[in-house]
Amino acid sequence: MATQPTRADARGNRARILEVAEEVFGRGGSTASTEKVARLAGVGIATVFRHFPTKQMLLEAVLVRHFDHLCQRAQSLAESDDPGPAFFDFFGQIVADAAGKLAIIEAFTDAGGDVDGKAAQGPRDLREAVGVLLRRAQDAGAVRTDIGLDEVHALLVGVSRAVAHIRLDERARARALEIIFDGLAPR
Amino acid sequence: MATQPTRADARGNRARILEVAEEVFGRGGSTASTEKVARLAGVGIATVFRHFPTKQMLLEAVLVRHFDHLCQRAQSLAESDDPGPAFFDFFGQIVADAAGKLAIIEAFTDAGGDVDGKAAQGPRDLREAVGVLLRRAQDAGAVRTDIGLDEVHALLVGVSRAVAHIRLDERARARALEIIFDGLAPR
DNA sequence: GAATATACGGAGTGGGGACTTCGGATGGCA
DNA sequence: TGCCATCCGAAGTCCCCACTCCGTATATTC
Repeated sequence: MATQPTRADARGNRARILEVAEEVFGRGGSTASTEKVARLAGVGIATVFRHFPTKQMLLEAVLVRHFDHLCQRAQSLAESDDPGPAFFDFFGQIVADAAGKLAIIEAFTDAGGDVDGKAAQGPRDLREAVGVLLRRAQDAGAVRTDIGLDEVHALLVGVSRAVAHIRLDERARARALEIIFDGLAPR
Repeated sequence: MATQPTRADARGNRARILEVAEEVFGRGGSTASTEKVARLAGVGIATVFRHFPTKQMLLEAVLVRHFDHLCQRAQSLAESDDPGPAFFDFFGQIVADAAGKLAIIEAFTDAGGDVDGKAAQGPRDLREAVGVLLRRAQDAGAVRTDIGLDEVHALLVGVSRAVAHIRLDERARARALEIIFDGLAPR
């Protein structure tokens, strides 16, 4: 299923479907219909199901793609010279990203849940990358040392969910983040 | 629709349906089927629809009930002599409640959204009650004064959602709360 | 303990959405 | 340019679920 098709048009369609799916499921949650994805991608329903035999597999592929992006960002930030800002930047970026991406966050939330699926690899990798960011920030004295990855993960998911669901203006979001950042600072 | 039926058995069924619905929708989200509610309540599907002509109305009724409970709790805490602990207690209680109550949190999240429905009154009342708790806690010097109801609301929703979705052990949840509480403390 | 309004449940009905089928188009290659 | 494997899309099929119909049961009232 995940193998790249040989013909150019098929490759193009696959890519377009993935792109549109991220948009559609991001806006409407995982209950958005596959047909809508097909229509917006400009292909027939059958084409979607040929590339991704199941709606769940399509969702999985979207998530893998998304987590890849996040991981890359985290890894490049992990090489920063300023571990403190790097950590908080990433935190803020994830939260900013979250707005309107319901389904993706939903899946992110399930990180610890379905540990067996291939989709779970993304969250695990991301978790690890965040762990590196966190450890470096703690070593640099920018984050309190009595907390672990679990707590940070919970906060990350929580704020993301909140932002994705509430009509929150820029200022209020920044304030909420500030509160959490203050809570994360060393005692 | 919301009028109490005249016959005793009907009243009983109505109450049982509401109770079961809170449980079912809390566990399975708002996509759980009405038929399941009927089965677990020990009534026919038609009976559910007689009392609540629409699935949405049933959900609405469940939410109104739930928010009533939360409001009462908040209001009784608002009369406490210790405004600081009262505020943080309520915060913790809501979060503890959240585990497994997906649909209710979903609706809570929409507080600012559908301002017109009757169901929106619950969130508004709750918001107001939380506002009182917050103000009193701030006056007592237990909560920093540079934040408002919006930020608290965002945090409340966020943590609740996170707890409801992540498999989070008791300790990690307490830690995440601790971080937020620290962030809420005066500078 | 009958009469009657009220309430009940099971068997539909209709629509929507995931997934399949199959005849037709088309990119890749000689 | 022509062949053919690959890929495509429109029109289904099937199932699930919200919601309705109607004959039956029972709480209430006298």
